[in-house]
Amino acid sequence: MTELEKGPTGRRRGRGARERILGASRQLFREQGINRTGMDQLCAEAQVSKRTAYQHFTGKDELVAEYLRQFDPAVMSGVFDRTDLTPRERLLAAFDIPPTTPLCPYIGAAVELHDPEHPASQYARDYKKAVAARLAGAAREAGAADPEQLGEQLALLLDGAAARTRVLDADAFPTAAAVAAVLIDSAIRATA
Amino acid sequence: MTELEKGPTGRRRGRGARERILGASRQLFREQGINRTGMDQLCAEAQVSKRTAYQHFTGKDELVAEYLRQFDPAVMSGVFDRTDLTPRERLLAAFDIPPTTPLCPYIGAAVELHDPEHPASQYARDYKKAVAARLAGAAREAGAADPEQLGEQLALLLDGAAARTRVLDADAFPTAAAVAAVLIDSAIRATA
DNA sequence: TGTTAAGTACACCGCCCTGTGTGCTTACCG
DNA sequence: CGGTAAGCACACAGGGCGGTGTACTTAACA
Repeated sequence: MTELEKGPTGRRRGRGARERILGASRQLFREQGINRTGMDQLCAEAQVSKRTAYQHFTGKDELVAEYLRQFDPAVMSGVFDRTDLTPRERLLAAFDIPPTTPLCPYIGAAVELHDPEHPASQYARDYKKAVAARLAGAAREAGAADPEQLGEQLALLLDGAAARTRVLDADAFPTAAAVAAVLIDSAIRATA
Repeated sequence: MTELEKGPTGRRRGRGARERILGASRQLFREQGINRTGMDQLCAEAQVSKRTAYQHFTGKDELVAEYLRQFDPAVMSGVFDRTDLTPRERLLAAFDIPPTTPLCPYIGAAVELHDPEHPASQYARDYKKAVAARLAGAAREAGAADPEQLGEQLALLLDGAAARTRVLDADAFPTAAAVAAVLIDSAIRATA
């Protein structure tokens, strides 16, 4: 057992524990939730010793916070930079997420942790505000009458779709997109 | 300690344990969440012995399910029966919930339990569908073009406001109500 | 070659959780 | 009065949890 598998760099498989831990977090926190995933199971899945995990993260709380920070869904990363779309299409593209995408871990973390002071809860707030701000920016480009308001409204639709999909186990994003279309057209029409 | 306080019926305070348990559930599950509320604490708060609790409910799971069944927010109970309002006002009244109201325990339970097969999760689904159906019914009375669609859309707005309020710790229901007004007017205008 | 950083293996601690077992007390009701 | 249903007090089992201590191994690097 001395000869372990080696990675592309020729280094021992053990190296890069932090990334494996975060990878296992993404998988297990999504599949089982945060509270129902123990550190033992998480470390086993990541093929990392528990000791190592607690040298990279001071505790589970910090790991959860970092897990949220790492998570960057398509909403924030690519959608708003697509110049091939009109501003209106860009706003609607935020609702066009593949069904396999894990459902809003920010809401999940805030509900599961149930502590507004928890670092992960604070980051969840920051993230939600950032999304609303981005939507407002795109709304401004699209020529909306009140971009801030429209951004907040669209953000609420995204959260509603996420929550409803989670509870009902049925994709609610098409419904949200339909509402978004009505809102956007209404807001743009108001300026014309 | 033999002379315990007596209730209005003259019966011993010990009687009616089930109601006290459910009352404590409503309080503690809301304040601390389900997973973070232990049966020990819950029984202490309800002034009920643990043994009694487990004679009324086979386990915490059943208690959680019953807690959800008991919870009947204003959305379902009174709003739709108010004949003093126009159908349109009735639809909007669903969004006019007092800020002190505990925030959608159904979403909370579904997220916290993280098990679609859990009795409470199943009831949460049923409840969400029932709300959408009621909204659709009111939408029909209001003369909406597609009542089912409008009902689903309004239900999504309610869930979005609940989720967003929980994460951001800021009342999102006014925003949802504003969107609802646009949707309703748009749906009614389509029929005229 | 020797040092050091990174990781491993594994036992272990204390805590809290759900759930039970046992024996006792009280109130109601025929 | 006596029986019975409801409840109480309390200890305890069994397990999972987050987190730590200790001693060892490996790979990179100077």
